[in-house]
Amino acid sequence: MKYDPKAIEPKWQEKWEEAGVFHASNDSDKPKYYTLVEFPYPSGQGLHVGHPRPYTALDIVSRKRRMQGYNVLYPIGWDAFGLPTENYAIKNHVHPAEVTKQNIARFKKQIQSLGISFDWSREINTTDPEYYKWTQWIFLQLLKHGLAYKKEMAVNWCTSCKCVLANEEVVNGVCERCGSEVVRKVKSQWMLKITEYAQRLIDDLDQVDYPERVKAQQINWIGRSTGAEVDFNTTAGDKLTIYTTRPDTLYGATYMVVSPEHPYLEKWADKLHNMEEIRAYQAEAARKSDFERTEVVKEKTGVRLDGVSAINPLTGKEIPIFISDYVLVSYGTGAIMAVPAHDTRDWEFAKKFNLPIIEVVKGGDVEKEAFTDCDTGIMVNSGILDGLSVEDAKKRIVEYLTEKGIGHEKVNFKLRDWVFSRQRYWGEPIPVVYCEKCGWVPLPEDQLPKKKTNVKSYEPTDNGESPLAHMTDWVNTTCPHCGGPARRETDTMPQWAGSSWYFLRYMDPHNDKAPVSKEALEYWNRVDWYNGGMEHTTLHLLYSRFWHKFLYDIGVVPTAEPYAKRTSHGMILGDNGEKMSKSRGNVVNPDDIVNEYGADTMRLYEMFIGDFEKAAPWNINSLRGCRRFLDRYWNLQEILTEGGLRPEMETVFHKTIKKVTEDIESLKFNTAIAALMALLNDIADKGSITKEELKIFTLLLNPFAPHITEEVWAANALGEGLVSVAQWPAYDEAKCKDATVEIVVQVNGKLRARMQVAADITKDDAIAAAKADAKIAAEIDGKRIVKEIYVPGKLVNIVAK
RNA sequence: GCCGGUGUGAUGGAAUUGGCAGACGUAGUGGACUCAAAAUCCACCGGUAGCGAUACCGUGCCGGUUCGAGUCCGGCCACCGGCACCA
Repeated sequence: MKYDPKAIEPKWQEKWEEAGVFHASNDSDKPKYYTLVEFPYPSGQGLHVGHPRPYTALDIVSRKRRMQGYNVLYPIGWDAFGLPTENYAIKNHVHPAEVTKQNIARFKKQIQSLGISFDWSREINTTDPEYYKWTQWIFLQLLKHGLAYKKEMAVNWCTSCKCVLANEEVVNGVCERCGSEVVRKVKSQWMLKITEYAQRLIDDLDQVDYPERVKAQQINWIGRSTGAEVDFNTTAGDKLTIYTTRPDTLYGATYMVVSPEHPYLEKWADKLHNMEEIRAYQAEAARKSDFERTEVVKEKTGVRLDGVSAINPLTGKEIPIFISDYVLVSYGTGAIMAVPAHDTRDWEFAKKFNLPIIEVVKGGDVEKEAFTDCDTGIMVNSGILDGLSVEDAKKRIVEYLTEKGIGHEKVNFKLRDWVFSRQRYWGEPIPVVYCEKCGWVPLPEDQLPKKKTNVKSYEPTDNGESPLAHMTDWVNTTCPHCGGPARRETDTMPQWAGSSWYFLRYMDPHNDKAPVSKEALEYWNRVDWYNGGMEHTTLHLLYSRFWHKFLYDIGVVPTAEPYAKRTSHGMILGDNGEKMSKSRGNVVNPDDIVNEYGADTMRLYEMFIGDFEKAAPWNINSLRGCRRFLDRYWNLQEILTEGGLRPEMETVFHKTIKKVTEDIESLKFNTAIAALMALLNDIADKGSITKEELKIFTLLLNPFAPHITEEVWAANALGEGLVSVAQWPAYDEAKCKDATVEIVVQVNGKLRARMQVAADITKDDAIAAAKADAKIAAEIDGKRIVKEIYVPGKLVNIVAK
């Protein structure tokens, strides 16, 4: 009989589901293990060949762990709120919920055809009111604890989505999702105080096992810096506070710069003689997008304030104040002291505006360029700091400023609070109402979920209001607090809301009393292994860590960190090495591969394609090679004989069990498969395989190719029940070693001979054997032996002169 | 500019962390089977020289440490990812 995946794969998928073998139990004596992959956004395009890579990888881990006796939770669901669905709904005049339903049905069928061992009884959907009720509940807790607030501010506005974006969603000045221009718009927005957790989001990375690149990216994004805040007196009679990381260079501050949005400009308006010019500059800056404003190559611009200047607190000298858009209102105090001698930007500005450049750290040529290297220099022209190293000067000056009450040490972060409002329909409604009398009032928890009304048009509006704003029946309500008239918040939450806690819901997906029960949390604790894309490092991964820490603080969850271990898969590229896309015409549809070669081949290939964490180009020939391997495995049934593990096969089997067992845990699926291929080659050379050997092979191959192995297991009565729940084979360390080994003999580090020796040969015997070799003897003849090295089981090296 | 990563045959990639460079797969070449092809099976498959055993060279480049370096150290180069007028 020929191997025909189409005939066997659906059959086993049904059997697994019928028997519920992949359903996790919340009440088990077995050790628990929680594996998680990022749940997909069910787009209209259907599954992409990129999706199965992480799904299969953690499926292999999950299947192996189950066979090793763990109670494994490996769930899946749908992150289904989002703009593409809404846009599709608008275009085709269907309700987004209907589109979502269809997309999920398709995704589910496709994923199930791959034989991933998800626990489908725990499937969740972020757009289900029974789910988002709890997303809204968490928002209310944030509100209650002062971590959600409404603020009028300049925000990122995507001109195409007609919607506000979080800082994390703006990439290179354009919308992360659609690539359209992002402009600044002043709007009243709900914000979440992620900044309150900035330090802990850095510190607690020590507690988790994440790839170095993920940690580095998050730390970078949070952007902690240590410096000082210093007060400068002004001629207007007030104090202008600045933030600097180089307080040591204070003597070199020859002017100051405030951002165009700095509030003092209004305060000083009647003292400033060139207010018209200043206002024109402000207007110009406001008009610019973030992208334009932050272009590095751009020449510095600015306007000097005519009428107000500042006093350098150390030199007592009067120095001018400028406004310039190279100073950002959102960082530090929105004002800086400029030290042109030791800051590149200040230097450029000073050169352009002809301002004095005073060297305070020796070591460079400040007339040619700013000297910014702070490791090596010695302080000069700096009064009390003269002669100190930069490091010492920093300490000394902070002490001095603190003593005098004109400054103090200060830590700053680049991280901004999370802009949480979206002017769209297809998202969780923000559960608050606005009452003229009481202000913003949260909905009582028993009124959740606040479902959305069906609107006639989901079209977003140019004036920046949510489509819901037109639904007066829905919007007009009464205040839960005073009973007076009130309006509902019409903005919805961003897509990242539902995914910020979904991993908790899997532990207890049908609970209608709480997001997740205490008992379930106590049992599952946290995710043991979470795999997801690098693109979520400063989005979903950071947001969900923030929410989790908040839930920890209010006693909802038992751990400060949601994920014990994080790994990241590489992208699957087109066969031309470029990213797969419709426009490039290099898209591979997983359905076609499953149809033509089978799910097991698809799975095996995606794991064999290369280093799991790196991008890899699709190659159809390599996929055929994986199919060939499965065919050859299938054909082992033709040379099957009765019997146990033959003595001459013992070592290679034990070695392979060890290799596969270890490689799965360290994400080295490609070499685990290579080991199985090598073992198959060995068996083929022998010309026969015993039942026990086929059993071990089948167990090892099962996590990678679950369908074919079930079929072979059943057809040859290799064991009881399903192989998917059989016991993982054990290896004996002692049996992983060959009795004789080949060692190489080097003379002066160059390979000169090979020899077969007993594995436990002594150093002296090995060296004697090496010298007995005719070739070696000739090599060292007449030379003085300087040194003899023996590396057990590997080599002998004779150093001779 | 800052942070992180990568560089190995024609090709995807291995190399137990300092010990046989190129496992396994693909492509290619030769052969078997076949009327023929596909499929399958067998052999070869880094470069140079040689009929050959063999010798020399070879892991981006230059240098160092070491009996021994793809692996460690110093200095470069190239590419990829992230951040970026963050004071």
